[in-house]
Amino acid sequence: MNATNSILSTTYGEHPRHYVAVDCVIFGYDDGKLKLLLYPRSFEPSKGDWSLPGGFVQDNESSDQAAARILEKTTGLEDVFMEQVAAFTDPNREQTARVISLAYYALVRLDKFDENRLKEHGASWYTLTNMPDLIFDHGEMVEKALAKLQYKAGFQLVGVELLPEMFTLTQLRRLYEAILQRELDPGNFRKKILSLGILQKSNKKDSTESKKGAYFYTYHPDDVQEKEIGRIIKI
Amino acid sequence: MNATNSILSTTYGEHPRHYVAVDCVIFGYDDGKLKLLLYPRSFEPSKGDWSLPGGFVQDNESSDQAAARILEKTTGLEDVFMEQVAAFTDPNREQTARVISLAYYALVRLDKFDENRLKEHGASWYTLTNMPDLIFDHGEMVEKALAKLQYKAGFQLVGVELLPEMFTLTQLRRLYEAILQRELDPGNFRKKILSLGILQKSNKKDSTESKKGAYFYTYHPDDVQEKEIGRIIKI
DNA sequence: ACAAAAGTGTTGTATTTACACCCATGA
DNA sequence: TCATGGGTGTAAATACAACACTTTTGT
Repeated sequence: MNATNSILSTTYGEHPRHYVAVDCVIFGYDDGKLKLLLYPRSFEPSKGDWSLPGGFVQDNESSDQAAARILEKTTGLEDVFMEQVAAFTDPNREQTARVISLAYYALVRLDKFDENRLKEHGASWYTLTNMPDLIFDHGEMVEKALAKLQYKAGFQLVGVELLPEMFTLTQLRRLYEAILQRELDPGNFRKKILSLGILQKSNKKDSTESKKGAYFYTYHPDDVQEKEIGRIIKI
Repeated sequence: MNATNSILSTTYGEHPRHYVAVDCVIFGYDDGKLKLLLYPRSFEPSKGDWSLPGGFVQDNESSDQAAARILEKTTGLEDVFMEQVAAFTDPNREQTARVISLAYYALVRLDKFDENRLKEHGASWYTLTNMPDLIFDHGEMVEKALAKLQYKAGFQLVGVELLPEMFTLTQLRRLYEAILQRELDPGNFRKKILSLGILQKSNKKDSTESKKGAYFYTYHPDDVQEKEIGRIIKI
């Protein structure tokens, strides 16, 4: 048995090993806009340029765990929804070393933030439409992450992580508008969402956004129903 | 500047490096069925068990290039449609070493095959519905690859790679049925596909599948139209 | 002549979209 | 009282699904 008579390599030692990084596209939501958490790179090359927070996958952890660790380290938040986007593997994507990077995205609430922790590193939030150029292929990571989020939003009630526990249908619609980057008809959105039968209406009202006041809803997904609701928004 | 005051790691040397593999879900199409190319693993552990063809990402290549190289090596085919599926990173996914694997899928025509090359390695084609258990997490890779292919098929005329240059609408429908794993109404499918205006009708007929004969069509995608055609099949 | 696939037409239903309109209330 | 978002209703347009029916031709 040797490597030459096998499609699958038979020994590991003869193959190169690579640094494997995780870069996180952290989406936050505030004031009707989807925002992105960016850090200034703290060392050369490209020092000072904006980048996604990232880190390296260690020996004893999966990339999912690495992503969660990095998110915790950068934002202080735990148990946050995260999803893998894609692997970025161009051998020259970073100048100084060959690093394979796995992009992840996360959805977090802006108001849960330890502002000091962010300032410590000079991090700041940018709206998607008003974003600086990012280092390496981080811009492409953001694009793919958003595409994945939009796709998911078409089939699942996604992004409730970005709203308070109780939210109005208008708030939910504005979030969907921010994610899908297009306007949605208020009446039609309301009917569509309610027809899914997955929101629980409360008897409290939000009076901050309108004179009349809007009922708050909550969302407690059944594991069962999660997959059964079909398409939410035409994609 | 050191690693402790930076979110982004500042030096690479202190971080572990990992073997990065590519595993290929190779879809072929024959006799109305979607098939999968599998290889018997040639060494311990799990020797003889079925697995996806794979190999390691080298220093000077991207994972896309590695996937193409592995496909060429296993099937002899070049310039084949391939797409990344996901990274599989559980530290214990392989018993003998920590290997991070990037799954890819490819669409190939069965009749373009060098049968001898396959037999050399004991490879064989399995229908999706009649597939042996695969080693490690390769079964999960197949599932995700199929899901991605089905999604893509809903929005793009996909899998034309699996048909001859000229094909009838019935052949195309059977391919879609194999990909989506459900029956499609012949009349409705025909109308839907033709309404997209992306197929070129030839004046030749296929007489092998029916007495009446069916016109052959070809597909030469415009780069422009590719993204504009909207949904093909409800997903 | 008839079986079987190719191809067309029709009809009912579901979904999407646009938009009119009433409601409640703080300023 | 009036401007504003909350919430309901309706009607047209589109898309989907089911299925009848007609065409063609090798056997």
